[in-house]
Amino acid sequence: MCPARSKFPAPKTLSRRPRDSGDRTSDTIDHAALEHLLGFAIARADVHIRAAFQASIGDPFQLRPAEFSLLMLLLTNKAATQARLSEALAMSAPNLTTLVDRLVVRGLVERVRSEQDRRAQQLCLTTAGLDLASRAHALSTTMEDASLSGLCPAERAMLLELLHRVGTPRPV
Amino acid sequence: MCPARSKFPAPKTLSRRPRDSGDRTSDTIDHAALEHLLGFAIARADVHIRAAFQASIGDPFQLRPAEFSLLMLLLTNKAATQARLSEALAMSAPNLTTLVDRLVVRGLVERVRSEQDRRAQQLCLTTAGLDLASRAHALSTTMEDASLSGLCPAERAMLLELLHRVGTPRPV
DNA sequence: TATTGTTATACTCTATAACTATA
DNA sequence: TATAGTTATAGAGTATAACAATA
Repeated sequence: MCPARSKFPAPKTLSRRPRDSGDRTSDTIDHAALEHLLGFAIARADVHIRAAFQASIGDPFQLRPAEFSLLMLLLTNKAATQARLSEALAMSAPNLTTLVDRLVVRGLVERVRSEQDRRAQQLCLTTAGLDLASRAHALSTTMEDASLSGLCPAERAMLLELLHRVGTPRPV
Repeated sequence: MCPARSKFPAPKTLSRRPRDSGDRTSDTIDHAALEHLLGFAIARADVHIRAAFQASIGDPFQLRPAEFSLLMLLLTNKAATQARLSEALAMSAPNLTTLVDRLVVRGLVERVRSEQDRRAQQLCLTTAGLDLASRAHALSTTMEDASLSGLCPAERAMLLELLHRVGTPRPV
């Protein structure tokens, strides 16, 4: 829910017809030359996952994906520093600054100068921020259920595990 | 490799420490409140997959992800219409227009008015476009190997299959 | 010198309204 | 009246340089 993303256009629906000649001018598009790519599969799945987030959290709480991710990290990482959050969110420091600015204006987050290092800004959830983050987190546990309805619990766990291994190369 | 994407910031690396109290001000960020989300797992994996694309195809061929995806679709869908490509790429018609403009300027693609429907523009690869698309496709078959080195062939196939099922809800 | 955070800016991707020409 | 494509424009996400304050 959090790293900086790119833009791989993906189809909403796929034609899964058996392979034919290849030279066609039909009414459906054949994705043969893309289906072997994980990037393509990710892009397609992402369309649905994003829509689920938008409906369950984005619209109701007026939270962007990165804003939601930051609040989630603050739930378990009190007074985390912007530098470390920037790394954890794979977001540049300047872009994190403007994101935090928005949350501060809304009264959800506060910046506190670190005692140990006067350069660092520690981020803390306000009472309102903690309340909103808690409610958003509760909703997040089920928001993807519709998108994952085609998968049994074991498959769902397997998918998360496999993606995690792609996300962390060289598990050693 | 093709649908319009969003922006879920994702961490480059994950801390996987055993759960502790939760209230910490340590040197690593705990992602506990995000790890259950497919959107988060996708965002993380996507960082690596995008980097692989950029290195293997994006930089060498000066192709953006959406441009690459369009060329791949034209390999197996000759004279496809912009309307159908727009749908297949999950890209709005205006945005597809500017994308096609760039490829036309580079001499990779040509627009041909449909005989049956004078409103429609059919896209065709030029000789140069076919050559470039063919070489890009050849490279695409291995570009994700490094990112997927932690998965055996069966796991890789499983990952693609599971993602496909998320990408196409209600397989009936 | 190096690091933390900020400001400013530019570039890309995405989304929408308004228009044309065809159907 | 509806569809295919275009133009124009605005928004959101991302990336980088330059700077101040602190280490």
